[in-house]
Amino acid sequence: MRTQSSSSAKGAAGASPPSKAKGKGKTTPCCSKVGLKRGPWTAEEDKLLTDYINKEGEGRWRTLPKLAGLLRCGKSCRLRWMNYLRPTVKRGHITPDEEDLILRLHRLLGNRWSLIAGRIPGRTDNEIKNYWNTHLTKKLISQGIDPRNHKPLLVNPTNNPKNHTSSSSSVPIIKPTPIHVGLSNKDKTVKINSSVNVGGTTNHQIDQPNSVGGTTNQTTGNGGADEDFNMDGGGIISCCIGEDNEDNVGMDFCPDEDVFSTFFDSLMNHDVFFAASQNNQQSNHDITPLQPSTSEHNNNNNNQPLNPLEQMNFPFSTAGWVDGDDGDDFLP
DNA sequence: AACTTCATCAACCGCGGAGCT
DNA sequence: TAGCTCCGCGGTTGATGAAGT
Repeated sequence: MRTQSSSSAKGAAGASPPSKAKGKGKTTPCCSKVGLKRGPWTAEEDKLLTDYINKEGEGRWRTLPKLAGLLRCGKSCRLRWMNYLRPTVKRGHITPDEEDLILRLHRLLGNRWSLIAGRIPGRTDNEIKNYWNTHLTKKLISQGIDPRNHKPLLVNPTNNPKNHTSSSSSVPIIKPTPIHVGLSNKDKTVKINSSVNVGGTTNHQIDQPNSVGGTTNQTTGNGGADEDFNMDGGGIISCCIGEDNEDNVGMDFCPDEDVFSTFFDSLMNHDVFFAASQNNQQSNHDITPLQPSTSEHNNNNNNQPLNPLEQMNFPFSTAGWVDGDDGDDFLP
């Protein structure tokens, strides 16, 4: 795709003095060295990289290029491997089921592409991000839905796909999800910035993100975004979702439980969704009213529930803290 | 046929988190 | 504790091919 000439045009930094990353004064030497190749990868480079990783394994990206005989920076090698060369990468069109799942996960997680990709086998964050930006945003907009918060678009004649960039849209910029997830392959951290009372009869206490909250940590063994979360929030997660069903609809929030994985898994199952929402509607009068699903597959059923977090009175959505219409919803 | 516009997606960039010293 | 380094993420760019005029 990208030619050498274009790369040099944009990538003048490659020939510039070592750049300083803003804010932290950090150097990024791997990307600033003169003489490193940029632009599209050749078959020879792909083979060198693949052979090396097959032999030595992933990681140590900084030193990998030199050891593999590549004139690339480690970042570039990692990206090429992760997005293209990995044997688990699935090529081809996004299936309707995958699209549906992307929509659901995006509504839940916002632009957490790596997390979304981690729930869709074989798909990379880059691929999903591209698909979202090129297909799904337009699709949602055509349906009158704001792709950033999955809510109905404001009636505005200037709303069109071209205007839906972060810089030009008339719709306020919304930073998605207060679920602050900092991830590395060594440690996965989830910060639930809220005192959450899920599914119970009492109202949850919502703190503004960054103000207070529980920090939970758990190390996982895998390197993907398919995280296990330790909800040891020191009482942050203070009760259980729904009734104590045995069909996994009622998920207890307990320490060491893979809560988010369960949520994500439940995204795959409409019946579970609906059962959970019905369950909660009976037990919790404060629940946010149902909204139509944005999914193409759910267009025929406007009573299709939202994601389980919303349906279970979990006070966050992709747009921010949402606990109803009492005016204290947090929209950054 | 030539030109313009649009759509796609691989690749790059900057930044922040986390580990190490 | 502070600074450095590495890694990974999300946002963005721009070359390329397709579609339209």
